[in-house]
Amino acid sequence: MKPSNTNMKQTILLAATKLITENGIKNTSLADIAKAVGISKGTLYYHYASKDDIICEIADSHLKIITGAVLNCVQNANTEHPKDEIIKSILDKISAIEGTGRVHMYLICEAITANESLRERIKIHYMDWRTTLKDEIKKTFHDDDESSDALSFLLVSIVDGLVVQSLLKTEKIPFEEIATFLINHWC
Amino acid sequence: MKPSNTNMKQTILLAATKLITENGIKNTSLADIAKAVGISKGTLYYHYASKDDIICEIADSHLKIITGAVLNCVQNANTEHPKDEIIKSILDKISAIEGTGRVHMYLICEAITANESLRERIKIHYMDWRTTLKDEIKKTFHDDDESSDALSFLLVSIVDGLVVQSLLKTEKIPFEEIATFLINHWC
Amino acid sequence: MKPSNTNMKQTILLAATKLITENGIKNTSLADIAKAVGISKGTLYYHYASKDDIICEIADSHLKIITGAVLNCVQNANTEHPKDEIIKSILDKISAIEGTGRVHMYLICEAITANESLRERIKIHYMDWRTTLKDEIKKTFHDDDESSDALSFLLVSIVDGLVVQSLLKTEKIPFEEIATFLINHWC
Amino acid sequence: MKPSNTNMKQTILLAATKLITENGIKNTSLADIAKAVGISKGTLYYHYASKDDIICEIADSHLKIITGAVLNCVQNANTEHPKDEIIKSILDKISAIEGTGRVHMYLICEAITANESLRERIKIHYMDWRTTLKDEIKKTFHDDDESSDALSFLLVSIVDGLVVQSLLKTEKIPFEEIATFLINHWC
DNA sequence: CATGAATGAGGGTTCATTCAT
DNA sequence: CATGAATGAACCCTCATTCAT
Repeated sequence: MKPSNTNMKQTILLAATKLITENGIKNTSLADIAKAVGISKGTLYYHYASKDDIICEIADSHLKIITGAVLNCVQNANTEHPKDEIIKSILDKISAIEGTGRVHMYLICEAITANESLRERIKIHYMDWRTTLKDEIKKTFHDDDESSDALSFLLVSIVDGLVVQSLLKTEKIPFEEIATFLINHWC
Repeated sequence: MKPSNTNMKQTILLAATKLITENGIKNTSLADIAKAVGISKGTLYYHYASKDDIICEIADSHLKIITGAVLNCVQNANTEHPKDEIIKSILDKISAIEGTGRVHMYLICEAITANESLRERIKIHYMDWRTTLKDEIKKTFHDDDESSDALSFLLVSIVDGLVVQSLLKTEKIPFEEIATFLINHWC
Repeated sequence: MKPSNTNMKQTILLAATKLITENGIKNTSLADIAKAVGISKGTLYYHYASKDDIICEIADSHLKIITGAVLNCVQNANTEHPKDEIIKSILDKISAIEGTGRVHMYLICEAITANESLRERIKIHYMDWRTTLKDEIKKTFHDDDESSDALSFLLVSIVDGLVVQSLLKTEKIPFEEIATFLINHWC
Repeated sequence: MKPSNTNMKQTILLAATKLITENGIKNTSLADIAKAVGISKGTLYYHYASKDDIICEIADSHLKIITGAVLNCVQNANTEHPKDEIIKSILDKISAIEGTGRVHMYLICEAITANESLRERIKIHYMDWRTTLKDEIKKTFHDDDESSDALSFLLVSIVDGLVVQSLLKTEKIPFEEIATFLINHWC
């Protein structure tokens, strides 16, 4: 049985994500993707209207995942030391993202550089992500509005910033110490 | 005296930086740069061996500048409330970087994606930058080694992360509140 | 009774004519036509063997219509001043054809360029058209054979030529003055 | 000695004109032109910015030629029977244009269909052509303004219309009789 | 009857790079 | 030193056509 239409779209998306993760957006051609899937370029265009279309779907999928992950972290932290856990699990995530982090950076660069509609989409997800975080912080820790706001911006920034450093492989990032430091000062 | 070799190289570098800041690396062609400088592509190749060569020099120049700026921030903070000042002046920098921030992101993306030797160079600068920060923190605030380390990673991350958000123009970043929050919790 | 085969062919033809009128032959894809009709490309191929096939049928239909129109003009002119009326009604037609004129030009270009069998078909209709015109001229005005011949060629040319100018929208065509001029010199 | 830059542009233009005359605009690819000249597609783009650019230059060149030709006809007719001569020489031109006529039709179709700036250019040349004709008619034959206007429109139309018929090769066009007819009725 | 899926050849265009002059 | 000219590979995209279901 051949893969259904939906399956084919999924297959293409997976292959595209993999290639882009490895080589970046500009260094991944539609020919590469088609070859990886084992179809012709024409077929690619049957399923997606353009390269931008593919990138947008990757962005959607990627940003939904990280929004979900963050939300998950925060919501599962209803124990005695919730902040500890949040910080630890976020840092755990970062230290394990290699692949996801790369796509993340590529999408951001693409959004900044070239693709108006992609920027719109990423923007929305980003705001969604941060707002979710802020609301949960406020609800869980009874912080005032301004503090929650500041903290949410900081957490998002720290994630992005650590992703950058981890991708550059500058040096081994001391996630343990960072976690300890954050817990000591924020909890 | 004719405009020296060095001058021409500088002129090219400035024009290239400007164009890349505006349009990104992949969207800036050597033809664009040559036209902006008012020379031919051939002449460009006389001064620089390749596009990558130009990008590497831009990266060098850019990273030297920001390393210097950060060092400056930290060293001039020998007053009564040094941490306050550091944090404030770093955030001031971020909120005003527009152009610098863009090149920064483009260079990082390029380094991650394609350019092995660029990655090496950026790596070195990043480590330099962070180590400087850490040493100053340790010296100035008498923090222990692990804390200084963690804090330096965090500060660098926050800078990069806020740059990302500011470039995406997701929402107005509340630099004031963020500064207050950081000062309250770290000082 | 289900919509008959003939009906579907008609529907397709109408949609295709509309699209080609608006965008030209090369700029109208079979996908466009299929979408306009609300069927799949596969179905299109069930009804017509090829794109050329569709174009030929459009040409047939279009040329039948204008031949009929011209014939009508000439035959209804059995009054006191027949030539006046013919000229006026032909120019009226031209000044109102916008759409028809476009298809006309597109078909002619296509015929000249690429489509051997289309050229044959258009050729036949053109000869039919001109001969009809000539015979009517001869019969109605008792002109000699050579004059009728020349005049029929001229009339056909003037139609095509004015269509060209009207489509190029070069300037407002003074149909009134042209009619007057023709009437003064030919009647 | 290699052909100079100007020569190369001319060479390209000639080859392009030839191919387009034979096969039409849409059926002439840049690859075809490059191959005909014996250069790479890249080189083509070194000399011309786009396919449209090439077409526009062909249009310029073509329309300048026919405007000049018509002007020439009219101006050289300062003898006893000027109208006779004008009509005869115009018809002579038409009966001999085969190649020129094809480009003419292709350019017009292209202008109508697709190319805004090409349409502008052709428009201007067309108006130039007709106005020139009108002025000469008025000056030479002392016709009133409205008549000159009408006649100029008619002459241009007849040219375009006869070109169409001659390209369709419908039947042998009786240029002699047409000339006679026109002379009898207009002179 | 009708379709969704696939194709492959070809389209125009871009660009880093080379090199004779 | 400087350049204009040339290149060729790669890029994204279009589309008439085919065919199993």
